[in-house]
Amino acid sequence: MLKITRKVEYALIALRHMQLKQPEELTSTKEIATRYGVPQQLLAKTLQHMARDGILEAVQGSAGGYRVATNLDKISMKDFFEKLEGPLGMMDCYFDSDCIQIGACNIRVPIQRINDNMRNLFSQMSVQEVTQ
Amino acid sequence: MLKITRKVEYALIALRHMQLKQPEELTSTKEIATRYGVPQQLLAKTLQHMARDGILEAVQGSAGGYRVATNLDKISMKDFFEKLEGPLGMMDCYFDSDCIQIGACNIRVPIQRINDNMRNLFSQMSVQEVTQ
DNA sequence: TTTATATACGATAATATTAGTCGTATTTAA
DNA sequence: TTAAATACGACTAATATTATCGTATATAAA
Repeated sequence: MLKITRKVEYALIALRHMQLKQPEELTSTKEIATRYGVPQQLLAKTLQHMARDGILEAVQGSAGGYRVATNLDKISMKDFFEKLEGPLGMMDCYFDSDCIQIGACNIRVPIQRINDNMRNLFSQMSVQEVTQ
Repeated sequence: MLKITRKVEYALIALRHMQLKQPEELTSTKEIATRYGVPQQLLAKTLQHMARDGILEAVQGSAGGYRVATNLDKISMKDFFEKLEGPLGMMDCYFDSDCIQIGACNIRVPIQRINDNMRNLFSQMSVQEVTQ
């Protein structure tokens, strides 16, 4: 429980790797995949995802690759997680409320509180702090 | 990602339910299962688990059931999670280090930091705070 | 002493989620 | 024209979670 996914893991590995270079320098999927022993196809999807989200800039073509497209100090880990994985909550009932017993449930509010604490924690932590 | 399990969810429901009664009063698995629409067998295991861990006291036999066995103010959510689900970490590499590329990994330390923050958050939160 | 109703718990099945792969299209430097 | 890169939907595999089954044991009450 309370685990991050490979997608997030690979995304962080990639960002940290890129931050060791000059800002304009490009990094290919293959470079990261071989360097860190990560499945290339899955990493590719993750980088594409980040490019769509504006975190990375993609340069197509033969000598292409990715580079960081934004100030990572401005992106919270919460937003980062949510861009990659969708809404961040410890229980599903806060998004899709098809829970049958929602009326009888006695821990909705308490869990909501824990949840707020966790979201708060990740809201105050920037991606930069993690990948620098 | 970052979800709690049903086991934990059911455990919290049960504890909160018991705390609405007098401390010595017993609660059966069935009572909770029907009241909150929760699978009885799975709940049973969870309550048994909590009894083994000293969180609940079990009374066997026909008129048996469970009651809270300890001061929930003294148990942190971190310990509670770990009793029910094992070590709490956002990545597995902090427990079983069979990760091949552990040398090449560039995010071990950063993730460790996030992890510490999360463990810290749940260390400072008591079960009582959540279930009261 | 029998019955009904509890807890105890290992084994297994069902389901959902996550992780990874495949195939194909497009882009662009050389 | 070729090689190497991104783009991306569809599919499969692996893993983890959730739920059920079967059986044993305990005990209050009829």
